[in-house]
Amino acid sequence: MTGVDLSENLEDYLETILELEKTQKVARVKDIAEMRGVLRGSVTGALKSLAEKGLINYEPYSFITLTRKGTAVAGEINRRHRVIKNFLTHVLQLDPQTAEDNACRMEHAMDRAAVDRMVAFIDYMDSCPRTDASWLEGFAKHWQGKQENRPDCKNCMARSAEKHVQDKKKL
Amino acid sequence: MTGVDLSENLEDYLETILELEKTQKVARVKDIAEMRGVLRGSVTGALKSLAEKGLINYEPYSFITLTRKGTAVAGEINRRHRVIKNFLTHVLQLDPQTAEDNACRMEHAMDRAAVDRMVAFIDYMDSCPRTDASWLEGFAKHWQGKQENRPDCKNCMARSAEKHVQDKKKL
DNA sequence: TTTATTTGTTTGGTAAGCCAAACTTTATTG
DNA sequence: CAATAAAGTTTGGCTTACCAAACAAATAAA
Repeated sequence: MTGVDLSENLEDYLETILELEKTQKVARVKDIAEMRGVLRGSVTGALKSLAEKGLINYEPYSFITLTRKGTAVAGEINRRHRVIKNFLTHVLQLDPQTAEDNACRMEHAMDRAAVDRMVAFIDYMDSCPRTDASWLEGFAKHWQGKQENRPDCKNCMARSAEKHVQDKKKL
Repeated sequence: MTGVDLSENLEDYLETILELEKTQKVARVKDIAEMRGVLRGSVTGALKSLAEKGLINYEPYSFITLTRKGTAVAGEINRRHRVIKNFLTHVLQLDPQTAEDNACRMEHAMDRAAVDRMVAFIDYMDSCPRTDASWLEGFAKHWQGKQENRPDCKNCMARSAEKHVQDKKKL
């Protein structure tokens, strides 16, 4: 889509720079190094690669900003990250740290088609009364091993259906 | 868990060897090279690493088999792959090729906690009549952009609830 | 059983990433 | 405005992976 193919590493650098731009206006080598857990020397090398690919504005000893293209690519990566983390925390109900760790790796593994479908899935869940909050609570009990013995599925569904009807009236 | 940490590459080699063992009884360098899309020389290097880590039985010019430990690790990787591919095809409804491609990368990105939770999620979906076949059909329509205008949610859910009750009687 | 062919290994070279440490530039502060 | 500190860069060396091509061993064919 964006027509750039980056190693996982450079994707991470780009994402880091985007974050720093958002919080500090500009990215500095020292901060990038700290956030990525590498030494400053390693950052310089990465910056040269990103600059060559036209993704950042980089002059030695100066601060770093994303180019228009770099912003687009970083935004795309960031979107993948957010979608995946959202799925992991709200659907799979993983704790925030586990979700974050997995999202950081999965964002490099999932392509656009997969992420887009994930978005559609979350969207569908949100729109369908079958998969409402009570269904998610049921899933929580399920993975916690606290599921009910003889669930009254008919009533359970009727309640959600009724609630849905009521909620629609309120709009 | 298995107490081994491997690069993505070595994980892939191990998985390939497991597959060859299953289909051909033993793995040969040539086949590994073909399946992984690398030259034979590259395989020899990888095999030495795996042998050093005690994951394969390897003597130069001889065939390759997994050790007990190697079988365990390869099985774990393979399980991740199957779970993820199953999710991508049956839940997200991605086409087989896209699902396979994404699973091949995601299997290195997701840890045990995430995969286990994914298993629980699929399991929950299977057990709950809300997320039955008709719900999945609804999702198909949703991502295909063919969703209904004014869905009759109450009836839709009542139908699934009733079907569930009937299905239970048959057992 | 010799000779070919296939299969497997070795060697030398490249590229991405990292670190450690020397060095240079910029910023701070006395 | 110096002197010091902090930030950034460079260099050399290491690791993992790959390829290409020369080489060795094993298998198949003549």
